[in-house]
Amino acid sequence: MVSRSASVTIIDVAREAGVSKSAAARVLARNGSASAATRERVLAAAAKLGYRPNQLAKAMKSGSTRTIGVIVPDVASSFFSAVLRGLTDSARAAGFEVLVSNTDNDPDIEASSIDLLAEKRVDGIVIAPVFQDEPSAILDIADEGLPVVLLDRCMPRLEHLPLVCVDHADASRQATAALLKLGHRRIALITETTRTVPELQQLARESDLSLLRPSAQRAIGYLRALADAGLNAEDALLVRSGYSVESAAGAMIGFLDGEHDVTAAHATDAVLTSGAYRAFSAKGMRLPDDLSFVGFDDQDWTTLVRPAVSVVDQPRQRLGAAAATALIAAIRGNRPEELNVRLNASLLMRESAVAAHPGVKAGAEEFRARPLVQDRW
Amino acid sequence: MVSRSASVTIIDVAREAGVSKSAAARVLARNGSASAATRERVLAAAAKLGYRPNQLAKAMKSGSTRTIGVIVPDVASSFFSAVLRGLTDSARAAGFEVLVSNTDNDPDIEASSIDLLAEKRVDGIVIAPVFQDEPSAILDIADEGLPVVLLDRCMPRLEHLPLVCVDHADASRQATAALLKLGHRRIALITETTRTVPELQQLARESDLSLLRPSAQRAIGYLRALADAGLNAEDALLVRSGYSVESAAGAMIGFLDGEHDVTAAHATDAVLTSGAYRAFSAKGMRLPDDLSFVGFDDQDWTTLVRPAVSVVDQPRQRLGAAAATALIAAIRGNRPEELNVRLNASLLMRESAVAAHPGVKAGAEEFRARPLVQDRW
DNA sequence: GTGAAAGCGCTAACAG
DNA sequence: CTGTTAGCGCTTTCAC
Repeated sequence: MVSRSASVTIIDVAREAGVSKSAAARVLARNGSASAATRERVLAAAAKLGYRPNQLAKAMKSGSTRTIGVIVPDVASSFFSAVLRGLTDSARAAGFEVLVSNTDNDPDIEASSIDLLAEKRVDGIVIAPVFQDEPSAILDIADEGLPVVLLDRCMPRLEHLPLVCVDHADASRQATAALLKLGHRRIALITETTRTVPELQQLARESDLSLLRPSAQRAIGYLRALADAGLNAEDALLVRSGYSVESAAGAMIGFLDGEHDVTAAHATDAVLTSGAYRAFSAKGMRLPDDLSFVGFDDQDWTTLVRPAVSVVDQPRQRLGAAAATALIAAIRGNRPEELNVRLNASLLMRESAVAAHPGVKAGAEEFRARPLVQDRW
Repeated sequence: MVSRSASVTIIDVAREAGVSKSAAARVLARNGSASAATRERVLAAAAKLGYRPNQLAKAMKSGSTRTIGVIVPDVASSFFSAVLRGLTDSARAAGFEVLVSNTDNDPDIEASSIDLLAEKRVDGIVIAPVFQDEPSAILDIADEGLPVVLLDRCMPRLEHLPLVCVDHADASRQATAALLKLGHRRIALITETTRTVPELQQLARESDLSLLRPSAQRAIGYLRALADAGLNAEDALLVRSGYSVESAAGAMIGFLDGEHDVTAAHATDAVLTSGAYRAFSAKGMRLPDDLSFVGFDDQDWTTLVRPAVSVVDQPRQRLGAAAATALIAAIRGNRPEELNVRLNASLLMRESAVAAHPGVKAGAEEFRARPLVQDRW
C-alpha cells in the first residue's frame, strides 16, 4: 500500500492491473466471472493504490444508498439518545448507515429535514413525528414511495404508516396497578396531558389509543388500572405539568402544598419524574414513608438516590433496534401492516414505593419478577 | 403539485416545461442565465411534478456530499449525546448533514466505520478516537486528504490533526483548587488512570499533555492544584477505578472502609462521579458534613439530590458545535494548525462542598460567578 | 439565451 | 473469460 491520490477509481485500478475497466469491476464487485490471474492482479492493484469503492456511484446505479434517515426531537435526550444507539447498531448490522437530525418539535424543521433526507436519497426514514394537524411533509414523502416508520408516536392522518412504539397505556397501567396492589387508593398522577378525566375516558372508549399523544395514552393507562381496581379517577388527582423539570417540580409542589390525601404518586415521563422528585426533595418529603412513588424511564440517578426510585422502564435501545429492523423490512418491500411493533415497558420496583399499610401483603418482590409479555423482540 | 412517481429527474421537468435539459438545469441550480419565461415554465413544471434534486448526482459532479461523519464511542452516553446535538445543529446550520457511528472503543469497529464513511464520500470526519498504539485507519484516511478533526482526545501519532477538546487538566485543577480554597488539605481523587503520582508528575513535565488520556490529564490538573497550594500529592489519595459506575462505587467504598483522613474528594468523570456518589449513599455518608465532593459533568441528577452536587461542567454542546465548525473550516481548506480549539470547563459550586473548618472564608458564592476564560466560542 | 455533448465512478448488458 | 458500450442524474463547457 503506497501513498495515494485524492480519489482512486476503478479505472486507475484497471490500468494498474493492465485489464479493462469491466474486468476490474467484476472482481471488485465480486460478481461476474474472472480468471484467477485477472482476479489476483486486480486485487493487488486495488490494494496497492488503496482503492475505495465510491458508494455514490454505486448508489446512482443501484438506486439504493444503504443509508437511512432518523428524525427525532432531540438526540441529546436520554430517551432518544438510547433509541438512536439501538437504531444505529441495528442498522449498521444490516449494512445501513444512519443520518440524524433534530427537530426540537418544530414542524418546519421536521419538514426541511425530510426534504433534505429525501434529496440525499436515503432508503427510508425513521421519524418521531412532531404533533401537528397536517403532517403533510411526512405524508408527501410516504406517498412518493419512500419507506417511513413512525417511532414512539402516531397521530391522525398517519395511521397507515407502520409504528414502532412502547405500549404507553400499559406502562402507566403497570405502575399504577403496582401502587394499587400495595394498598394505595389515592394516587396522584403527574401528567403532561391537558385533558380532563371524562375526556380521557371518552377517548379511551371511542378512539384508537395509538393516535393519541403518549402522555394521554399513559394517563388512560392510569385510569384503567384504577377502573380495574373498581376505583373512580378524579381530576383532583391529576397534577398538570408542562414538559420541563421546573414545570413538573412547580406543579407538584403546588399540589403538595394544597389539601390532598394521596399516599402515592406516579409520573408519566422521565422529565416529569425528575421534576416530581425535585419537588419531594424541596418539600423535605421522605420516600417512601411520606409518599410512595413510581417514576417513568430508568434513568442514571434512579438507583443513585436513597431510596432508589421505582420506575416503569421503556426498552429504549430495543425500541430503536426494532425501528431499524422495521424500516429495513419496509425497504425490502414488506407491507406496512406487518411492520407494527409494540414493546412493553417493564416495572422495576425498588425502594420508593411500599405498602400503604402494614397489613398489605404484596411486597416489591412480587413485581420484580414480573415477566415481559407481548414483547415481540 | 400532483401525485408523483418514484423519481422525477431534471429531464422530466425539462420535458414538461418544453425546454432542454440544460435549460432546466440552469434555472433549477439557479446559476447560468435563463429568460424569465423559461425560468417560470421550469419552476412551474418542477413544482407540478414534485421535483427533488438528486444530491447523489450533484455530489458526483461536485465531489462534495455536504455530509460529514461522526464517530464516537457511544451516542447514548450523556457526554457524547450532548456533543452530537451541538454537532448536528451546527453542521446543519452550515448546510451539512451528519452520519453517525458508535465504536464502543473497539479499534476494529472504528476502522470499519472510517472505511464506510470514506466510501460514502463524506466531506470530512469528526472522531473521538479509540486509544491505540497504531491509529492507522485514522492516519490513512487523513493521509488520503480527507479532513479529520479529533474530538475530546488525541494520542501519539495523531498530533498533526486538529483537536477540539475541553481543557481536561484545567477542569480538575479548578475543582481541586476550589476544594483547597475551602480549606481542605486531604483530597481524594477518584480516577481512571493507572499511573502513579511520580509517573504523572514526570508526564506533566516531559510530555505534551494533550497526548495523554483525558483521565491522566485530569489527574495532572489535580496534582497541579495541589502543587500550586504547596501540597504534595500522594498515591494513597488516588482511588483507582475502572470505567463503570459499579467499579467506581466499589473502589470508593473500599477506600472509605480503609484508613484515611480525607475531608474532600473529586471524581474525574461523569461515570466515576455517579459511582462515587453511590458509594457515599451506600456508606450512609452525609455530604457535605462527612465529606466535601466535587464531581465531573453536570448531569440531570446532580441538582436533583440533596445536597445538590458541585461539579466541574464541560460545555458539551459547544464542544460539538466547535468540532463541526472546525471540520467545516478544514473542508473549506483552512490549515489544521488553525483549527485547534480548547474549551474550558466551568465550576458549578453547589451544596456538596463546604469549608473544611468554620473559619475558612471562601464560600460557594465566590466560585459561582467565576467567569469563563480562554474560551474561544 | 439556449441546446448538444461530455463526464463524475460505477454496473450491466452485450458482443467477441 | 474479457472488453466495449450505454447509461444512473446532474453540471458545465461550448457552439449556435
